[in-house]
Amino acid sequence: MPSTRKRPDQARRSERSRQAILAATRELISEVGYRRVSIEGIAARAGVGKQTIYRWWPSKGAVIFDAFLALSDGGEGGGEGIALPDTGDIEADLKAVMRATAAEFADADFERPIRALNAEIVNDPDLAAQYREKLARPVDDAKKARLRSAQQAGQLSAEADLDLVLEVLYAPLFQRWLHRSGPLTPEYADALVDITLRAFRP
Amino acid sequence: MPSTRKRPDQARRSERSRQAILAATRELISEVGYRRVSIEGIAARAGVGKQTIYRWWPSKGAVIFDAFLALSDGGEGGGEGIALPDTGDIEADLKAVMRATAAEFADADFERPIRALNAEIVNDPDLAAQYREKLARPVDDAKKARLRSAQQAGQLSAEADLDLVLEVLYAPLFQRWLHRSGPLTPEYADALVDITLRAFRP
Amino acid sequence: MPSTRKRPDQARRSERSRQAILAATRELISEVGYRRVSIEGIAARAGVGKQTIYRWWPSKGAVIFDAFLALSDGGEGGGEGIALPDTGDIEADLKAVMRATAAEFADADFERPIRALNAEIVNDPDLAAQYREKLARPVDDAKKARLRSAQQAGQLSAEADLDLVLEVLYAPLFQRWLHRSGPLTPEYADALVDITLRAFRP
Amino acid sequence: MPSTRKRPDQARRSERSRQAILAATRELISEVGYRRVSIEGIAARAGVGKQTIYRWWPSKGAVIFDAFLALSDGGEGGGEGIALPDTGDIEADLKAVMRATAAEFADADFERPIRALNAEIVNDPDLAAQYREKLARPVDDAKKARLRSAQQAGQLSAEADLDLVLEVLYAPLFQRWLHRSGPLTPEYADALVDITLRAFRP
DNA sequence: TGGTAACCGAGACGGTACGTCGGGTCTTGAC
DNA sequence: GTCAAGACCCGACGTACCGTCTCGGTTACCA
Repeated sequence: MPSTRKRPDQARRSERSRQAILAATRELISEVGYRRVSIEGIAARAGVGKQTIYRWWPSKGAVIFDAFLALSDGGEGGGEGIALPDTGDIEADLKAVMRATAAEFADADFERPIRALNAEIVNDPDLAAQYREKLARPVDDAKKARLRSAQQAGQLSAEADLDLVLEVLYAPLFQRWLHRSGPLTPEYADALVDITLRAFRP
Repeated sequence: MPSTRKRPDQARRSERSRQAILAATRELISEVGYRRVSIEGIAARAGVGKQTIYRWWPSKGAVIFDAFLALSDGGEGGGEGIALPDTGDIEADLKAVMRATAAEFADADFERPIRALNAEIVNDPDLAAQYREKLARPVDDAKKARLRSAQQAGQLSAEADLDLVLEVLYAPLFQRWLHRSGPLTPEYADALVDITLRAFRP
Repeated sequence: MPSTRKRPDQARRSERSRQAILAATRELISEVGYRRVSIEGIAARAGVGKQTIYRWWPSKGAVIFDAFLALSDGGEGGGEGIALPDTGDIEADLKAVMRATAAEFADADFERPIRALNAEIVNDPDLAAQYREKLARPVDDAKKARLRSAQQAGQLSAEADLDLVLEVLYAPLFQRWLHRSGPLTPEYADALVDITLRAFRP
Repeated sequence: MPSTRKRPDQARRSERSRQAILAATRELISEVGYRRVSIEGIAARAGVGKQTIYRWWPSKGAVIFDAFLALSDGGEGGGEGIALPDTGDIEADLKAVMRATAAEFADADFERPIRALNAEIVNDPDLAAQYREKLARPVDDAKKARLRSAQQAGQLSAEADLDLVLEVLYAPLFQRWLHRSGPLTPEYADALVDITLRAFRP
C-alpha cells in the first residue's frame, strides 16, 4: 500500500478541464506574451474556475511548464522512444541535429513559450529540477546514446564526460539565444560541432 | 544647438534619490527575492516618491539593471581599465579567471541579484541589449585582449573567432548555473579551460 | 392519499444528520457569530455533505431558523401547551413575563442567535412568515389567552385589539434591543406594562 | 491641536468619487436588492477602483449607511433645522406625522434601502451607534420638541419620559413593518397615536 | 533678488490580478 | 435513494501593485 492520499482526489480530476487549461495557457503565451499571461486569463479562456487551477498547480510557472511539457511529448508515457539518427558519421549526425536545434530556437513561434519557460526556471529551483527531469533528461539521454555509439566507433574519446560534451556543444547556442548575442545560423551550428569534436577527439 | 529638452532635466536630478533607489533595490532583491520586489516597495524603502522612479527609469527591469550595474563597476565611467592578468601562461591565467567566475556564481549573495537580472533579460530585448553593451562587453573585451595575446604567443590558433572561444569557455558554466544542472567546482572550471584550449590550439 | 412525491423522500431522511446540522449551526453562531457562519462550515462541523443540507433546506436562513426553532421548543410537536401564569393579577403576571423577556434579550448567549435570526428575517419575506407562524404565533396566542382572561376580569378594555396590545407591550422592548438604544432593565419592563394597562384599561 | 491624522489624507479625497460611490450604492440596492449588492458591483457602477472604497469605508455596511445618510439629509451640517408642525393640536399633528411615516414604510422604493440598512445594523454595534446618532437622533429630537410643547399645553403628562413616549408611539409601527406582521394603514397610525396619548395623558 | 520651472515626497486615483472563501450543482462510491 | 466526500464553475472578497495624476514644498537657474 503506497500511501493514503493527502492531495486532492486525483481520480476525480476532470481531464476536460486539465486539457482546456493547458491549451488556453499555450494560446495565451503565444498571443499576448509571457508577461501578460495571468491565472485569471487562463481560467477565463479555458472556461474554468480559478480554484480549479489553484487546486492542481502550485504556481503560474507550474502551469506554464505543464503546458509546455504536454506540447513537447505526444503521449503520457512518451519520451523513451526518442532516438537520434545514427548514420555512423558522428559529425554529420550532430550537425543535422544542431542545425535543427538552431532553427527551432530561431523560430518565432517557439520563441515565446521557451522564453516564458526559462523566465520561470531562473528563479524557481523546483521548476528547474522538473525541467531537468522531464524535459531535458530524455533528450540528453538520446544524445548521449548517440555519443556513446561514436565513442565505440572511435570517433570520440572514450574517457570523455558525456555531460560535459553536451554542455560544450549546446550551451553556446543556448546562451547566444538567451542573451540575443548573435545570430543562430547553420554555419554557427556546424562550427560548434567542429569545435566539440576537436576538443573531445580520441 | 542645445535643443529644447524633452527628457527630464538631468542636471536637476537628485543624486541622493538615485543612490537611495539603487541601494533599496539591491537590498530588497537580496532580502525578499526578485519576485517580491515592487516599485512601491523600492520607493518606500528609499524614502522616495514613486514618480521619481518612473521619471528616470522606464521599467522595473531597468531599475534592477542599473542597481546591478552600479554594483559591478566602482566608478561612473569605469570599466575601460579592466584587464586580465597576463603571466604568459594562458592556461594558468584562464583557469584563475574561470575559478573566480565559478566561485562568484556559487556565492549565495550574488545569486539572487544575478538571477533577478537574467529573469528580466530573458523577456526584454532592450534590456538584453543594454546588458551586452554595458555589462558583458567590457568584460569580454578584456578577455579577448588576453586571448589575442595568447594568439600572438602561439598558444591559440590565430584564426580562432574570439567570440566563439569565449562562448565555448563560459556558456557551459553559465548554463549549468542557470539551470542548476551541476556543481560549479574549481575542477569544472579547469576542465572547461582544458577543453577550450584543446579545441582552439594552433 | 400517497401522491407521487416531488420532494426528497422524507422517510429515508437521516435524523442523525438533521440533528448534527442543527447542532453545528447553533454552535457556530455562538462561536464565530452570524456573519461568519457558512454552509460549508456547518457541513464540515456536522460531518455531513453539503448536498445533504441543500437537499433539505432552501437557504442558509432556513437552516438558522430551524436551528433556532429546535432550540426554542423542547419537543417536536410542542408549543400548543404553552401557557402564561394566571394569578388573577394581570399587572403582576405581565410584569413577571416582561421582566423575563427583558432578561432573555439581555443574556449574551441568546444575543447572537436571535440577532442572526432577525438579520435573515429582515430581507426574507418567506422566512418572516415562517417566523410569525412557527415562533411568534404560539407565544402570542398564549399571551392573548392571558389578556382575554384579564378582559373577562374587567382589568382590560373588552374592545381592545389584542394584537395591538401585544405590540404596544413588546415592540418598544424589541426595538430598544435591536437598535441598542437603551438598557433593558426590570424597571423598563415594568414601565411598559404600566403604560399598556393604562392605555387599554376599560 | 486636535491630532495629527492617522487616516488617509482627507484633504485629497475625491468628492467626485465619493458621490459616485454613494449614488451607485443607492441605485444598486434599489435595483438588485441588498443581498446582491457587492463592493465590486458598486465600484464598477461608480467607475471607481475598489481600493477607493476600502480606503474610506471600513465595511459594506458603512457604505450603505452613508448612502442612506446622504439621501436623508440634504446638506452636510443639515438636520438641525428639522421641526414638526405645531398647530396646537397634538393629536392631529402626531396623526399627520404617523400617517406619513406609515406611508413611507409602505413605499416600495423606500422599502429596500431601509431593510438593507436594518440588516446591517442588527449585527453591527458600531453601525447601530452611528444610526442612532446621525439618523435617529435628529428626528427624535424634533419629535421630542413637539411633545414638550404638548406638555406645556397640558395635553401630555409633564412627568412623561419622552424617549418612552416615542418608543410606544413608533416601535409598534417599526416592528410590524420589520416582521411584516400586519398592514401599515392610516387607521393603524391613528390608533397608535390614540393609545399613546391615552397612556401618557396628564 | 525675485520668478518660475522642474524637481521632490507623498499618496489618492482607476485599474488588473492576486490567492482565498463560499455558494450552489454535480458525480462517485459506500451502504 | 440517501449519505459523506469533494471537484466543479462562478462570483466576490480584501490586498498588492501598477502607472498616472495631483498636491504642496524645495531648489536652482534666469531675468
